[in-house]
Amino acid sequence: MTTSSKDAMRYSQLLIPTLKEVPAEAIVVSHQLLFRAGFIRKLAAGIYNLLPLALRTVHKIERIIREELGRAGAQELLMPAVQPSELWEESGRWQKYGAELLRFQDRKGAWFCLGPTHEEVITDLVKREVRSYRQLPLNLYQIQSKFRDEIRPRFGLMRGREFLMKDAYSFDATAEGAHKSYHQMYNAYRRIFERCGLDFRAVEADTGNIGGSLSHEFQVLAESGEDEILSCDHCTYAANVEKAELKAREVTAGEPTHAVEKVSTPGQKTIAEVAAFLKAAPSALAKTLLFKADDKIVVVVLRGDHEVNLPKLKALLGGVEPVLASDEVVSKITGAPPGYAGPVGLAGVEVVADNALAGATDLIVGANEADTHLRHVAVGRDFTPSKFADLRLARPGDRCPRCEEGKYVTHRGIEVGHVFYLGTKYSVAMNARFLDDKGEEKPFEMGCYGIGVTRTMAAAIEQNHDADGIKWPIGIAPYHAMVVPLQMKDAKVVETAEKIQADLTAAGLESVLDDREERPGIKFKDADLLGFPFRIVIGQKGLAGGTVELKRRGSAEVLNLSPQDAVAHIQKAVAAELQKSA
RNA sequence: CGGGGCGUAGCGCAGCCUGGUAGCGCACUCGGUUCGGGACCGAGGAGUCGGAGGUUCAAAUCCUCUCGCCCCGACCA
Repeated sequence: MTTSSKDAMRYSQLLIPTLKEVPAEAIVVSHQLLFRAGFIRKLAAGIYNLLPLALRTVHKIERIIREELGRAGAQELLMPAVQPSELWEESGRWQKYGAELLRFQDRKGAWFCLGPTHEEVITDLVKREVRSYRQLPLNLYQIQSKFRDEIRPRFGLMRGREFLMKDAYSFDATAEGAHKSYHQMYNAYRRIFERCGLDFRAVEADTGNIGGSLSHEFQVLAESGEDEILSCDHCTYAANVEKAELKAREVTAGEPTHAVEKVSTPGQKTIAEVAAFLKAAPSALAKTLLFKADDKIVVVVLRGDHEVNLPKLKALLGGVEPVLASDEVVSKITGAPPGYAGPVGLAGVEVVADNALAGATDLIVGANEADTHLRHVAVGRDFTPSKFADLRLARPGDRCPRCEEGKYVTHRGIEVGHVFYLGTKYSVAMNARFLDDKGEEKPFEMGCYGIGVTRTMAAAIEQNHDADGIKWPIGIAPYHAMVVPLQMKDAKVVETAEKIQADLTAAGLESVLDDREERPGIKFKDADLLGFPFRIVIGQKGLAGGTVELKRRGSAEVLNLSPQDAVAHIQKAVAAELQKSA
């Protein structure tokens, strides 16, 4: 623990512009509190100044990252924020990346971009400098500003355009080696977020556009999270809803008992309308959705009460992005207005069905005819999908796919980290090869690993706050303690406060002494708002009895202790926290 | 990009409909009284009313264009 003078400051000298009122634009608590507590100020949409307190927290998160990645064998380097277009043309992403890539020209007219990520640069570097399997494995990372010209920056630091990110890239000679690197990083990530004091889940994730076959997201649990995650209440399986698998149930295929029958359903288009009109449960209906995938039309049939999961469908289609077909296309294919599509009698298009429909009988489906549905439809008799697959969105209460007893429960999460096993996708595309032990040229096996540093700070607040302000976890608090002398005109009070701060510093603890000539109420309010883990109040009353007050932020309990005991108490608590990383 | 909303003092807002002196609260400065959970009294400083053009004797207010910001949808750390 360093004990530079910066770790013992006087409030009056620090730039901590706290605010009583919240700017209208701040919607989420982390944004509101970072703003009110004087941690950040906006410069432009999605672009923020990090004030001194915020930077201290950022430094603490960075330090934890550096220690844990170092322990995992990764090396830090620093790549440029400005990248030449040539590299992006080589990977094909100069065209593909879209408007999120901020491009500009230098004085000679050459094109550059502000790096939103660094796969190109790192792959280029490694392909030039690494030629032999003897130099592998290699894991390189940096902590650096990224710029993504987001369509819609929002929520302060949660989704900015410029943000601090730790990005790491692993290079291995074999797939097994790459999996080992992946798991090392996975474990390092667990330790990092534990040391940050966050309640998080590592969940299986969709690999999205980055590609690859293995991926986990690290999600900080918080009500305001943008992601929904499902976890088993019995075993350890957890996944982003986009990814959450479902067990294919064995079906006891009952024999169809009725012949298909047409029913008139004038004006009844939605599942809810048809179900109500025919006095049937939504689960007795099947919904038929038409998607365009490239130039092909794919028909997806699901149980009426289920929702389609697009990433699952995309995976089934071999990575082609499915887009819901337009009303015109639906009418053309089904011969009926939208709302009456059904799988029976559809010709010339591929029909896929969700596992839940395997062996289903007595379904109500659209008749491909205006104002008409069919009932008593049996899968296999009246229509036969080319495939059954897991295509629906999992819900809380659904059976866990990994164990017998468990059910899904739902949480909201903020994605603060993501690890990907990439395989050879980028190395093949960018022709990055090495010589293996048989003298054969092979593409690198790669992985990439990100942590949103500034987002982690915001997520910590989303998870740790109350009506009064922030409640920093000890590991990433800007300072450990606020020392609050109540009567600045009382020499004994001030002396005691100064002595306490000196003792804190000597004990390796970081503190701010609130030396402002303010009324106690203001000092208390600001201390709560800033959210340092401990507050020591020195007042005339307590001092008469030789005690000061120690309060843990967020706890109602106030301990009356001697100054020495108060310092010792904090030292013990902080040491216990640090123990977690040992 | 589609849909909705907002730009008036550092922050939160009123004024706009019905054109005519730019206002309130917080914050800030000075003086005084207060002093253990965002005190009170008095006196001050601070605003191109987002920008440009137009209508008018006169525009924060009406019209046109433009820029910026925020919220809801498809991306991502």
